[in-house]
Amino acid sequence: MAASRANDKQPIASVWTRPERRKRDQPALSRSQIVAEAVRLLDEEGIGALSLRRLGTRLNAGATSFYSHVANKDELIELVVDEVYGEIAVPEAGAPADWRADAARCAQSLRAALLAHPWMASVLGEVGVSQLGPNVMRVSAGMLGIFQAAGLPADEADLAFSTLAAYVIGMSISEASWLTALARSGRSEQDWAAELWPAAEAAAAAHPGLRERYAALPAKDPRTLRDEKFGYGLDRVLDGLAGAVGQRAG
Amino acid sequence: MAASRANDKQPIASVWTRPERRKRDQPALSRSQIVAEAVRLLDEEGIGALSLRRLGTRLNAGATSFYSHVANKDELIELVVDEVYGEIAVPEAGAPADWRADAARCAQSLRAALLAHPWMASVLGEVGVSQLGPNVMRVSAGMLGIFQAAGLPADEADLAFSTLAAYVIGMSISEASWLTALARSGRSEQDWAAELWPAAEAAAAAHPGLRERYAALPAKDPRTLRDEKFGYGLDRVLDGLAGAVGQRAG
DNA sequence: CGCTATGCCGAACACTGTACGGACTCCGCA
DNA sequence: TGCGGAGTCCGTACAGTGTTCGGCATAGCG
Repeated sequence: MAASRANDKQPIASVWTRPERRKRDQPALSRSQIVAEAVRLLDEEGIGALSLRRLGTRLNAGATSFYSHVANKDELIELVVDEVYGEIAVPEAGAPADWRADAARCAQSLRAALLAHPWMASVLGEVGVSQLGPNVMRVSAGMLGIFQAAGLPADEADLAFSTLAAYVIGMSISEASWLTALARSGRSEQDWAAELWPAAEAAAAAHPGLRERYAALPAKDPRTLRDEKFGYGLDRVLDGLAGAVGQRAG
Repeated sequence: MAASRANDKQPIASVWTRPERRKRDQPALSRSQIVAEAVRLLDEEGIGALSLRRLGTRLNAGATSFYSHVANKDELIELVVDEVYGEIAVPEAGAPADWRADAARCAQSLRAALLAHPWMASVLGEVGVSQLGPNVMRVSAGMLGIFQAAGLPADEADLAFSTLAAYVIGMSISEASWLTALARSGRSEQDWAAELWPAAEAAAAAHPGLRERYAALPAKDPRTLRDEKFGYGLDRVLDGLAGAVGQRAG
């Protein structure tokens, strides 16, 4: 029986030619290792390149080896999102008066994380509030704490936190999707903006107000332009929240 | 040769049994028809169900028939996004003093469009600022006009508009992804929130501030809760922008 | 030593987007 | 009237996807 299975095609398929099937040279696969490599792959090649097979070969593993560690590709993505949230810094326990500075620092940190991993923009819309990972919790609790420390009651602190988070996420998503489109084009930020310009002008032809908007594009360094735009909106949002805080604190 | 091709399986495939291959009973395919049907499919079955083959059968067309009308699936999606932006109402030419009411109406209209088509959340992160469709332009120009009419100079009006849009998009994306998760679960909004509750509480265990947040979940009607949350943030953002407008207008 | 649990993987399945080439219809021009 | 080209539609094919299943080999435990 064993002899009969010594079969045809393979030249010499004996025990000795077998690659010994590494015992534990790599610590096999672990959830955190998988997630870390997935983030690396996403950073390097974007969301379209994340397939289980590609991820498998990078970890020299098979494509179906992940299903022992993770239920789904979707579940893997949830883990990856939480991993990125791990990069966000929140103040330990905010001093009551510094709430505005704390909130601004938090917002900047959140934006930085999203821009460092622009593929997050494609993913945030799919994973919902069902996000219950530890880092998402930590960031939420931290930002909530800022507004509670500022003197808002619990329910209003939640509203304030959601407002700030919505602004940061909304702005960062549009920045991030710009950055990925940019990366796909291979051009520099200036070149790409310049190349887009005629199309944009044509599209804006019917709306004179928009003309100036696109005309202003190539003027300054786009990077600092984006930073200033984010900062302006952040200040306005915090202005608005300051009104609410002042109302409660007198 | 022709005789040899009169083949096996078909009972009688002769010229006379042929269904005459409709000439132009349907106006064939048109770009707007394709886009409309794609929106319908997305509304009914969500982003995961949009495949060219499925869309094809709904229009009784082949899967590859779209490539005469549209370069890509991505291009189709750009068209679909612009179609949804077509539902958004913007004020014609705002009266100078009503800027706040106009902006609020605009924001509500944008939110309504995104919530009516929750799959937009999954898509907004992928299509970037390269969105140059006529309806996106119309909405942008309209919202920009509101702030110009309010007295802001062109560049600051752009900043203000971007701030408001970022808030609305960010908040609506998180609402929409909640709604799609909800729809996938099949349960009602209350049931689903109640079912999620123990997991949320467990995840929030380490953060006492979050406990109250989730504890408040099943209290009121989730729908009006969402509406109020959006309204609160919108008021705060407009408060902040009002400060800027007041500064310029004296 | 043997047994069972566990992680890993090859093969297979259903399905995706898209390139290609052929067939058909229509329109303008000779 | 006939013809040729342009435009549309689609069957086929290909590479690649997520996921299931069944068979492994190993690890840890008795």
